[in-house]
Amino acid sequence: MSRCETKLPQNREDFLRVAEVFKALGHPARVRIVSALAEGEHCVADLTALVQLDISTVSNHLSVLRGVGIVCAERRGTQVFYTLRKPCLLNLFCCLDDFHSNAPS
Amino acid sequence: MSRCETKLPQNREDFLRVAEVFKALGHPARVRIVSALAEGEHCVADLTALVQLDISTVSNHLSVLRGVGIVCAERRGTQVFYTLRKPCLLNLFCCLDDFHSNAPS
DNA sequence: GCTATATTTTGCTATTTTGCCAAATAAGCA
DNA sequence: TGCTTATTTGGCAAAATAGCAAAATATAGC
Repeated sequence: MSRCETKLPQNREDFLRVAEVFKALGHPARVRIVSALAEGEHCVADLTALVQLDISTVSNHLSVLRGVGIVCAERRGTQVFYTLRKPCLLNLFCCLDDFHSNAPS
Repeated sequence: MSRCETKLPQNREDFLRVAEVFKALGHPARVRIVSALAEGEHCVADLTALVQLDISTVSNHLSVLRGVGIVCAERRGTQVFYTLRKPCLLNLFCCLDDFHSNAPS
């Protein structure tokens, strides 16, 4: 029901581009970071507290997310604040929620 | 617009479960396979022709997709036919299409 | 300039992933 | 049973990833 009719990836570049985003989201710490950013911007220290990894590790995860355009960074003073570049990305989580539910399709 | 309101991943298990599916989709060959299966079942040999990798490599990619419940396999004679276990998974590609478009959100 | 705070980069090791080949398994047919 | 086709599994090397600690960078304030 209400399946969207948009084009599937068609060519090599599509497959690559799509896979890159999925890959960037394919780590629990990065999923957690994106979920936190759904509520609004957070600085690196805050995100580090959330994911409980070394701050340098978190910084690397953030650079992965930045690399594929999922988040963007804005420095204010000594802190860097991260936000979702396109909140529509969160719709992915809805699809997965459906996928993981017990409903038929 | 028309953002779904479903829950985001909340706890450690959610983050893991969600990341596993994204990770499984985080490879261009696997994206290509899933896209092909959108049109209906395919046997391993057909998928191998599509992705142009060694058949054993394709078999491994398929086992990754099977492992997270994205596809299921059915043997008929000497062939094994793969299908999408839940076609609603394809909605993910629509979200990414939006994400990659130039529209605002 | 010096110091303190926040973040990123670099260097390193351990682990995982990818891809191929060869061997093993499964099913159908002579 | 033996032979063929289709797929999976195991082993290996190369490449990519994850994590930490230490060093480097950026900014603010003195």
